[in-house]
Amino acid sequence: MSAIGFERHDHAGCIDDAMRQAESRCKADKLQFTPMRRRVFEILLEAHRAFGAYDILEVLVQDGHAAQPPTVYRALDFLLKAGLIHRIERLNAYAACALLDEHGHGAHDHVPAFLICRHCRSVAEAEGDLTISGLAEAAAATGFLVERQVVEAEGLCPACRKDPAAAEVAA
Amino acid sequence: MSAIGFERHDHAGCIDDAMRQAESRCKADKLQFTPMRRRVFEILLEAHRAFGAYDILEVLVQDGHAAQPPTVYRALDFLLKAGLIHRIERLNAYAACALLDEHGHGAHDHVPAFLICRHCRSVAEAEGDLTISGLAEAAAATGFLVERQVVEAEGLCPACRKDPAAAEVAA
DNA sequence: AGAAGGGTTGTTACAGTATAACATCTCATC
DNA sequence: GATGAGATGTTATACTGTAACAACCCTTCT
Ligand SMILES: [Zn+2]
Ligand SMILES: [Zn+2]
Ligand SMILES: [Zn+2]
Ligand SMILES: [Zn+2]
Repeated sequence: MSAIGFERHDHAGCIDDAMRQAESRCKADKLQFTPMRRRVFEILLEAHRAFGAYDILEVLVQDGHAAQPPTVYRALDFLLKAGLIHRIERLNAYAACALLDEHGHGAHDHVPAFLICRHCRSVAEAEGDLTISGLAEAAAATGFLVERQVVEAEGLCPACRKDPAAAEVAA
Repeated sequence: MSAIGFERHDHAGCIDDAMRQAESRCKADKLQFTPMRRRVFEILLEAHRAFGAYDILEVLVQDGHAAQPPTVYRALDFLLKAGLIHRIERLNAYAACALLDEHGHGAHDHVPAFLICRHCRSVAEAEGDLTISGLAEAAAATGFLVERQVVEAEGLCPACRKDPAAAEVAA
């Protein structure tokens, strides 16, 4: 499972690649890749691990930008919807999608499977339609020790699907 | 996949069964199933959906118990460790394990896969070693509309496993 | 009986995560 | 130049979770 990687790589290069991917995606979808959104994405790419919203805020402040929480959360919402980053529920944190290179435009919707180090918060993103035990095995093969797994699907239950009141933004 | 169920059932009966299961497990493991822990578990069984810690607190207060947050979180920690409930990361909430009947004592450690309604917060727990797409298909077969999926494995990365002191090396 | 110790609960205060609501700005269009 | 949509600024607050210490309840040992 080569898609699971904690190994070293050309980090400057991967940042450039991802940034170009992001630009071309936003351009194609007519989304505004503004300086703030670009900078937040860049921070996540540089971090190369899970970063909390307030971690990002801290970097922005170090940049000399007097940012407030809503600014960060808005940028994160944009990047999430654009498929450029993922939210790591377990950590209340965010990480850049590691599979931007692998997919062309339009592949916003893959289901990410993460291996999360609880110590250093590094994050590896696995690709492919694995089973639960398959993910654990693939992880073990790379030397990652799985201690806890979470599988959650969110949506509308049969009852709420019929109820119009629930259909607010239902896909 | 019969284990995915939003269908009706004998709810009073399922509560009794689960409570008996919990008692026998705690007894076998020499864990103290105290009145507070019992009541919190009961609240989750009665709710039969995801309940936040503060939702539980509210019920306790209605009971006439002047409880504070730590009391609830302690009871939840106990029940989580005992394998009687699960945490729903996506909702910052908790739900009683729906598979207590299915497993004998010692099966605390199954990986739960949840279908979570974002509208009514009802929760169905699927059993078995499904693939990501398999879960979505099984859900669709029951009339559940999946909008978003999360797969996360938490543990220790190869680096931290060997040298827990090296926290920031993962770049 | 009295002392010691582990586990549970009570209580206060606070840390960390996220959003509501409204003001302002910018830029394209009319 | 007025209008309107989208983005950001700003203030305040809601929601989720924990640290730290005190009190209590048992069981065990002296
Ligand atoms: Zn990189
Ligand atoms: Zn690590
Ligand atoms: Zn039930
Ligand atoms: Zn529902």
